[in-house]
Amino acid sequence: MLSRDIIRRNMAVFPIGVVIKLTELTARQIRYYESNELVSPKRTEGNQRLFSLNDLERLLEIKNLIEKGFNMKGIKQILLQEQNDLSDEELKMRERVIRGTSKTEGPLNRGDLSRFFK
DNA sequence: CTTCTTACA
DNA sequence: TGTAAGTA
Repeated sequence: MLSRDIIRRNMAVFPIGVVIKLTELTARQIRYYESNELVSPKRTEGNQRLFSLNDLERLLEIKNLIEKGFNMKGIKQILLQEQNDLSDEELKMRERVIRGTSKTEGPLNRGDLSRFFK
């Protein structure tokens, strides 16, 4: 409701060093997740990463999912689903899975099911 | 000193 | 994932 809050949550101001301490993730992991488009921190003129509060929460979410055994592809799908609020897509996908009726997408390969099973 | 990219174990 | 190397 208050656009000011949205602005604050989205303004990138934390350097990776702060993110490392707040999330308990290593720089390697954070950069790796970024390479897989799980997070998109802004950059300074000197190419330094700057994370927002939303990025922080996103990374914590990713951390939990990793601990639950999900891979990059699975996490990406889960994150996308949270954004689009598509709580219905999963039901359709489940049916498609139990009954190989994937006429539109073709065969599912390893990873596509990673968000249903861990 | 902190961060970045690339590459190798 | 960890880490070494060479920068910015």
